[in-house]
Amino acid sequence: MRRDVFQAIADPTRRAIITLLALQAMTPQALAGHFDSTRQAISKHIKILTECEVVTQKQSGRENYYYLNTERMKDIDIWLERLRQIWETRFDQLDNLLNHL
Amino acid sequence: MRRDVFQAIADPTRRAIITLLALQAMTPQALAGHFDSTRQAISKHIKILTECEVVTQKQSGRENYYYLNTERMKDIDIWLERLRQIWETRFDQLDNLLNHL
DNA sequence: TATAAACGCAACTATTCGGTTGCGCAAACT
DNA sequence: AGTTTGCGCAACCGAATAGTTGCGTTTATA
Repeated sequence: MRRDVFQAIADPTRRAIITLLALQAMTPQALAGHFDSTRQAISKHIKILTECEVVTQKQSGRENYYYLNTERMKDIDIWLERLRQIWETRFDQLDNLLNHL
Repeated sequence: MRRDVFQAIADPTRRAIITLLALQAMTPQALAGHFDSTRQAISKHIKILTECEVVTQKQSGRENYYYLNTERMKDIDIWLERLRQIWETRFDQLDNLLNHL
């Protein structure tokens, strides 16, 4: 099963979880309180986010706190930036072509 | 069926298509040449990309050229920026808290 | 005019996804 | 000690995904 940041942010619920965790670390239960679905459903999303290394975990007694790893979010930035460069270079190439004519 | 940019970039093949189209507009056939899968499979991805408005279409005779709509890519930037602000504000709030002590 | 090329669309298939319910276990109250 | 709480894990289910093959249609070419 391939897991990456892009898959992590594909689901709207997962994006909401990421946003909540950006605000503060939370337990699955606390997170589930913000959604209509069950705790187990949220835990499944958390599992995916953990596999993508978007989220890290820290146990405290019987409670399990999840933290957002903002570092992983940079992967998206990197991809976007690379795409932007290709896109811009394309126009440069067109400029060069036009200058030659 | 919900369609947005985030779903568009979730699939690695689709990201590759986006990258290729960033370089230059192409036909489904030309795109398929860069992959192992069939033209129909690529066309399916293109259909999804079109529904997400990531790609626009222009027919020329019997050939169908697809163009990247970079505007849609900004939606990702916007989401990332909003997340980054929440993340940074969080530390500001922590600073405020510490200053109060 | 016959043939080949480029394409979209439909049907089918296996796998993954997002969700549910129902456990069992360990930590924390009472 | 007994009960409640928080959690992960497994089984199950319907829907969506990503891919295939097989058409029909339109446009170009011989």
